[in-house]
Amino acid sequence: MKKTGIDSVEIARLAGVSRSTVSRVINNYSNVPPETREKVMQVIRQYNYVPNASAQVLAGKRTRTIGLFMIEAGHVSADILTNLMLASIIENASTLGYYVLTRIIRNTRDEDAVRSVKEIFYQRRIDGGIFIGAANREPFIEELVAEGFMVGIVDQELSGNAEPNRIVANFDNHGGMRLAVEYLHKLGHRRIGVLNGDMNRCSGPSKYEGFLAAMRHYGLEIDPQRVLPGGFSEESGYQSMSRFLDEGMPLPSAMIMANDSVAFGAIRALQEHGLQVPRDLSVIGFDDHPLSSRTHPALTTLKVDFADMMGTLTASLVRHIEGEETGYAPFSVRNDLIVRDSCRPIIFS
Amino acid sequence: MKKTGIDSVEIARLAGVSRSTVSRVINNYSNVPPETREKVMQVIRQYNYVPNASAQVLAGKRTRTIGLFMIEAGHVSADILTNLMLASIIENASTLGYYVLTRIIRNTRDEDAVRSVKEIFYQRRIDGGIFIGAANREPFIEELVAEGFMVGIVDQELSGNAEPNRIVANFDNHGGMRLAVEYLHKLGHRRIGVLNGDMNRCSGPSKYEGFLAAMRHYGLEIDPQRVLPGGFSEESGYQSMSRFLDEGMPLPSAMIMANDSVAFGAIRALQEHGLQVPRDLSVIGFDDHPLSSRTHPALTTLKVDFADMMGTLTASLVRHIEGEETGYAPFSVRNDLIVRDSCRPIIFS
DNA sequence: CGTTTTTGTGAACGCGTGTTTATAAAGCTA
DNA sequence: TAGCTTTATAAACACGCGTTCACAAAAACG
Repeated sequence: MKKTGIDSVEIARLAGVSRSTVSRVINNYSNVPPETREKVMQVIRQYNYVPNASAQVLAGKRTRTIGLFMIEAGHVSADILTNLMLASIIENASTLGYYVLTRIIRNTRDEDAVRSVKEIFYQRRIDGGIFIGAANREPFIEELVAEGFMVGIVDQELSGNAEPNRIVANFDNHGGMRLAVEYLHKLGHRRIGVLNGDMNRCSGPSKYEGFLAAMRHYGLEIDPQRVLPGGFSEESGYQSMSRFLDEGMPLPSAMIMANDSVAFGAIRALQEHGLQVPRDLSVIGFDDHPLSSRTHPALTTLKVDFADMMGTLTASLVRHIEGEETGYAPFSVRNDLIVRDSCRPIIFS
Repeated sequence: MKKTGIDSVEIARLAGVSRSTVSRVINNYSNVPPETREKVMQVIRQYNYVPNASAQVLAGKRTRTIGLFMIEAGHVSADILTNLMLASIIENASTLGYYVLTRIIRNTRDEDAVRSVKEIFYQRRIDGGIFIGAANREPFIEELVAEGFMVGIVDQELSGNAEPNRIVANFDNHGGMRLAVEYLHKLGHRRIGVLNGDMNRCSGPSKYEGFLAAMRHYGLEIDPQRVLPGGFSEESGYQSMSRFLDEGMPLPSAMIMANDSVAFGAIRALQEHGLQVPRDLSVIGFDDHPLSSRTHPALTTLKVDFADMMGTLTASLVRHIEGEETGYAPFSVRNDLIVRDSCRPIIFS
């Protein structure tokens, strides 16, 4: 690796001014006359001079870098949705003049991995961080928040009052469930079940509660036998549905899945048991996974605009870092019902 | 954002030694007696001290950060393979104690975007960078290499002699094409076509040449009518195949696609024309896209181990950065034929 | 023209850490 | 014990840049 390039003292010498003046030119100070500025800019352009980032940061500037931490037990890498979010964060940050340091944490019980993430903050490599896939109140994240680091988190339980340094972006799971149940109800479904997500992640309980509330709202009976445990992965959907079918439980007429991946898994299990969607079971997913429009049957789902969500979160984080925003009210993103082919109407006879 | 935390002078004071000694302890110098070392470590642990990265870098250390630049005209974000590579790079770098700064470049003709990428190097935010999806001899990358920055590039044409600071990882397209043609030939196919990739990317011409060589090797006729232009996206595969079919060209018995995405698109076009794979056309793809095992028909393809490839590239880049490796011989990764359901044997009558 | 205000700029300090150099203390040799 | 080598540590400098401060020159004012 080549040695460090030209520096500001050299630029100053070449332009016949002091280093202070060079700095003033670069940082757009007002008290430098146009001709001097131009003279300096000339030299800067000529020598392709770019200030050393480390030196700038050390001298009191921000790093203009945010950390992006993708937490998962396994297949974040293969998860298209996570990558959609990643791309959105990177591009939005870039637009705002920020850099993104990305890290994958396979397992939050891996102490080395967690320490390594904390060190990124303590080393001041970043001005703030975004966490995706974190469990509710992940201790090490709470520690970082308490230490005063600026953090954005997706999908976190709220404590009622806003907490400093903690920006949370949530899904409107209640609204989504309401739409799902409303739609199924309108189609004539009465025996509606749910395949829950990971109860350690905020959206798990949140979706379940939303489901209960929506069912009550439409005066529908909530049969515990139609409430399946699960996770947020395709595999968990497959497992859970397989077990359910193996036990010979009576099938509801419709079922709402924790998300689309879960729905894919569940549908695969159904097919392996000779059951068809939506003939034998109507299915609604969550997220609008890119594949949902291309599966057979195409999946009816509650779409989330992940790119928009991450754009908003990134922008908010940056504003907080730059001191332009001071509030910490959480925000949540709408679910939109996308009707495809995985639900059928019930004909009363 | 909170102010900077405790620093080494404070640690020195608390441990009753000089700052130099603290530094020696941290950097594992040998000339510090065990008791002094322990005393200092005690204080460091107690106050959770972590050295400031910017200061370390400024004082001559490496940034321990590599840049990851994903170049694409459009949908990198949705491209599962790119994300597979990304994950592999991040995790391998992390294992080696390196951080990854990620950036997406939608369009290399966007001068601002390109300048912004170059600045990341000139600002010394990174010790080196990896480029994915770059065209052959992308000028701004060549400039960076010429400037002495350490760069890893995927899929680049070789100049014969190794070039300093330029580590290239290639696909064994010739070997892959050989396997594909061999397999089709064994199945009895004689009229074999190819749907080419983007000719600006190294793999485009490379695959085409590999195809020609393999066909010649098996003594098969190369009919220009069976050579379709294309790109590396599903959309381009769809377009190219649609146009081909619309023109009423006679179908070969088998066709090799630039990659699996292209194959998906081409198959979709075939289906829309009432044609079935492999009944009416046998198809082989490249890459072994995660979806290839799940489509109908499941796609026969030439698998590339992207995770391994990126792991090797990342490790090599890091070794070069740390001066442990000095050679610049390119390496390429094998293709493995994965037989699935998209090719059928030809029965001679 | 003397005085005050404004404008322009360089010197100096600080950011936090690595490393070299000098020095003091301790250990060793004869 | 005198003289020399080794060991331990602190002081000092360097890294590259932002920013404050002081000061000089120029402009405005009376």
